[in-house]
Amino acid sequence: MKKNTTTMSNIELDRKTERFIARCRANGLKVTPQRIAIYRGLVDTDEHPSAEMLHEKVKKVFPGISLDTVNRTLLTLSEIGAASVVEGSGDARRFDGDSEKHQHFKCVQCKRIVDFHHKAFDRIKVPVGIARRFTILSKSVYLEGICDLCRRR
Amino acid sequence: MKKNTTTMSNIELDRKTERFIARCRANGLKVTPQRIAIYRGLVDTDEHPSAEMLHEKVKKVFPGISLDTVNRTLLTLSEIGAASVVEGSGDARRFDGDSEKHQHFKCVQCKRIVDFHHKAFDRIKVPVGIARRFTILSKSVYLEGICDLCRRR
DNA sequence: TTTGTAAATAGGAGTAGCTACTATATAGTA
DNA sequence: TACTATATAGTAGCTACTCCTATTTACAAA
Ligand SMILES: [Mn+2]
Ligand SMILES: [Mn+2]
Ligand SMILES: [Zn+2]
Ligand SMILES: [Zn+2]
Repeated sequence: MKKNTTTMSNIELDRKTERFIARCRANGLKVTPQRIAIYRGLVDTDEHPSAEMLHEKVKKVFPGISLDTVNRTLLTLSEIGAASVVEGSGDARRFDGDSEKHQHFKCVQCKRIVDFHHKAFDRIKVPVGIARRFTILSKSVYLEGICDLCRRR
Repeated sequence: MKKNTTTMSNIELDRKTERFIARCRANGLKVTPQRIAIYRGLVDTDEHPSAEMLHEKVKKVFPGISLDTVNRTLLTLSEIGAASVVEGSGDARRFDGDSEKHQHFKCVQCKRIVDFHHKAFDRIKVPVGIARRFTILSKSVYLEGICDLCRRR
């Protein structure tokens, strides 16, 4: 029995692909077979792949594709809203010596991490289904965006 | 005027250092001058430094210290609860092709990212002070822990 | 249909941020 | 003071990008 990693029917995948192509054109991007293959590879899984993982997957239908193309394309997809980067991932590990309850905002441009504290966010309740299935070690409300310093430029 | 990156008085820093030393002993860790210097460098800033940033800082008072020691020590501090790793940071960039509102749980061991959806988490309200100061591009409730697959081992 | 061109890709080199390895040094102890 | 498990310095190796350049291609214009 083979592991099933797809998440939708071919009909739905094709429909999404059509809308993706329209989105590319709306954003002035060329519709290349590589781009389509990467989009289809990403949208048809819930594994939150890295570029490397997706590269392996797409190579099966597009053997010559380069890792750089996969990386660049995934960032392009994120820019036009056809994909997104999972929160926090992709940067150097950052440490915190403050043990008080607090939350973080991270600037996607300069990578600055700013503390804030909103008491309501200390008390978020993890759904029972999740708490039963996983051992929760940390729960956080996490914001990303452009910081004040980067904005005034 | 020099940029001030310290966050507390020397008295408070010394008090925290004493408690840190006690915590090391309680965990059977040797109290080395490197460890103390790294702890003090981390706890006395709110910049959420990377190992590299902290290495530069600690070198000023401890010129010979190696980057590897800083890295290892920071992970050790996290293990005994004297520090923490900022949520999500430190791993390869991960992508998501699912545009429906949902939340993520990440296993700190196998790095698996699992979707879940709790409607209440879609509606979290960013404090006005933060929303005014920064341009918020994404807000998320983010969980970390040990997943079901890793736990049964 | 053919042609021109800006955009995209392949392949490879370069870089950042760890991570593993090994010889040396040292904190804690007996 | 001597012992030894632990920690560190220095370095090599590795992963995940990121940059560079020559070549190709999508698509618009003729
Ligand atoms: Mn913080
Ligand atoms: Mn997801
Ligand atoms: Zn910024
Ligand atoms: Zn796991």
